[in-house]
Amino acid sequence: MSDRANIRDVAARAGVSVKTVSRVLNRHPYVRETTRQKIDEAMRALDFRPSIAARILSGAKSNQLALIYDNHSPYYMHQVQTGCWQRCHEEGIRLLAQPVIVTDADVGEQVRGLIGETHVDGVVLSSPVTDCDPVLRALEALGTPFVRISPGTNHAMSSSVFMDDGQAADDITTYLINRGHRRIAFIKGHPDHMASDDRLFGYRRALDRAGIRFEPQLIAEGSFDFDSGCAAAELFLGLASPPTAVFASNDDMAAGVLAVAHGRGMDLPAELSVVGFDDTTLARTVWPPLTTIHQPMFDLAYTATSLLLSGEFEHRRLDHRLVERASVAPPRQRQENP
Amino acid sequence: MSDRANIRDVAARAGVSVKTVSRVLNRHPYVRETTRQKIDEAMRALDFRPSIAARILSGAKSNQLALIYDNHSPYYMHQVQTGCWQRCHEEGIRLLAQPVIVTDADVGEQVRGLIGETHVDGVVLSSPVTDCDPVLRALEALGTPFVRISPGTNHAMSSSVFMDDGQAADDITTYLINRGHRRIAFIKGHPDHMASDDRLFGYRRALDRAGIRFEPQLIAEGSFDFDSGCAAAELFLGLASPPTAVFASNDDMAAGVLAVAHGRGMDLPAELSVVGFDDTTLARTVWPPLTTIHQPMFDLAYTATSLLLSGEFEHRRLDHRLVERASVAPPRQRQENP
DNA sequence: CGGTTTATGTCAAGCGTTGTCATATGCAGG
DNA sequence: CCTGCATATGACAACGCTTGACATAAACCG
Repeated sequence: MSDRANIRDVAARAGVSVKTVSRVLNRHPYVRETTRQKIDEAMRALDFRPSIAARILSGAKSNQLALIYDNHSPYYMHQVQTGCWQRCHEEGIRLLAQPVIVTDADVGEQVRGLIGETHVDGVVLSSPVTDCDPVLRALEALGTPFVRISPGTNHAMSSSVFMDDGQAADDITTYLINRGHRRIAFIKGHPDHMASDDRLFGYRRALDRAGIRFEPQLIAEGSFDFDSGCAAAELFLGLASPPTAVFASNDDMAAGVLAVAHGRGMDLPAELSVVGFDDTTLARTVWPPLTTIHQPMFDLAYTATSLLLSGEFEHRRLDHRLVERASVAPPRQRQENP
Repeated sequence: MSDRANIRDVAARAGVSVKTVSRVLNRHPYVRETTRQKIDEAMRALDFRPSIAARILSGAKSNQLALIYDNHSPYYMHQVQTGCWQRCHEEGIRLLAQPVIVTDADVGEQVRGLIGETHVDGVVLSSPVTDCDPVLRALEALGTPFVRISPGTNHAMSSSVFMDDGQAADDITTYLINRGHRRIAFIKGHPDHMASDDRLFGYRRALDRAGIRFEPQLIAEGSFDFDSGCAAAELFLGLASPPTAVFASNDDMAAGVLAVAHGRGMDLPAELSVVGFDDTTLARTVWPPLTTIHQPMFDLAYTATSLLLSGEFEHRRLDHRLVERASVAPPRQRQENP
């Protein structure tokens, strides 16, 4: 194949100077419409692609953004990736999706490497990287603009997009209470995620408001995955007086609860109500389909990317929504022990 | 914020020429050990990162690979991404994950853009992009090396990594037959995926071998998603004489079947056996957990990346595995209609 | 008609790296 | 001791684009 066309070829073909081509490439004002068209045409005819490399090198913006994440739930990450990607696509910007492990000793190092090598113009951080100190420090030191999705700390540090996890947890707990439940168990999220605490807080607040005593034995540790949901369920269902409802702080763990309950031959949701959090595809996929909190992950990511692109400093809250499906029923009258 | 150190700074600090620094960067032989150490030290002291952009521009390899995919199942894509990423990480290579839509009129265009702008050294294609003509043509025209994961056609075109979809489908169908099933329904996969045909073929071959007549009404169209699984299930369960088992050609659709059956209050797996394909996390998450074919998606991706890196031309088959869980039981004796 | 705004061009420098070619040293074989 | 080869290092141009400083020309305004 013939070599790639460069900006000079385009200029020659359009009968203008290189400088003018550069002007249209960079959307300068002061280019006549007819000229712009001639150049566009030449670019198309030659299948010209400005080399990002050359651009970066000459000090211009790279037109690349990075999304840094630590993938736990595939569904969550898929949504977040798609949201960022969508926004970038609209803008003709390339997105580098970069997985990291927040607990790695050299996360900071990796991020420095990413920025130093690729010269991205900005970075989107998704939880829990949002609260990963080494990463934050690296970004600050490099002076790279970044936006965070649902950060838990250091809010002054960057723009962010978030939802009200506490309120959402309160909402769904209240929903359970309104359906008649009083013994509501809670499965905590992964301690690395700041949102985990907020959700616990919302749960407790709803209980308080309803005058229901908080029982520590109805709280279980979790780590946002299926297995930890199963473990918690075993715990709860083994209790002398088990809960009538379980609020798992994400859908994966809720699915675990469902599985364990099914395994014990329980009639769901009659014998046990279960709610989740996130509204991933999983929520529709399990049986009974989960009543859960819809977290607008796509929108969160999309909006974060917009914010990054605009350069404005802002904290934007997005609304959550309680999605009713079929995993909640009124508590069955307690059977007295035989 | 001091500016980034460049190769000249390193050279100055180490008291050598720029070229020598470049040599150690590229692991050339012919650099004295003591010199290498001096330079390493200088690089560390200055926190030096070679700019990919400059490298590309000067005509060297970019040390970047692209993964092009059309995401249907989030879980599938997560595995594939992780597999590629893992291999790249080991090699210190950057991976650009690029979603596309195979049915877009300008996929070819997008791929040309990707290559032209980023100068990636090679590309991994995951199904169904593996059989997307415009993409294939673009890659050939550009002379970019690529490797495909489970391609359906044009095998001579590139190296590839795959599993035997036909045999796997045969295996799991046979498994059902051995458990006593004779009326086994099949839900087809998305027509864009070549593997869909192979799976249907394997199903039919197993039936044939067992001397079971193929019944067209036990075949339903599907598109690899939950909803199409539901639709197919409705169809099957509405039949005058419904199947005793359903083989869905992926787990998402199998989950759909499960949901519909649950919705009808059926006792699973006693009244209906269901098997899937892929062994995504979903398979463990639903109830009853799915007996399915484990498709080694991570390994497929990892191996594909290795092949791309090595530059060898090869077609490598990876083994599948039948994973027994709890979604299959012997068929219940047919109840006579009342 | 003079002054401004708009539109385009020329030229040179620079971005950070690698390839080519040249040079210098060390060492073995004759 | 000289030749030849392997080893080790350097000088310099080139990659494709942007940018800034200037220059010039046409179009517009009052």
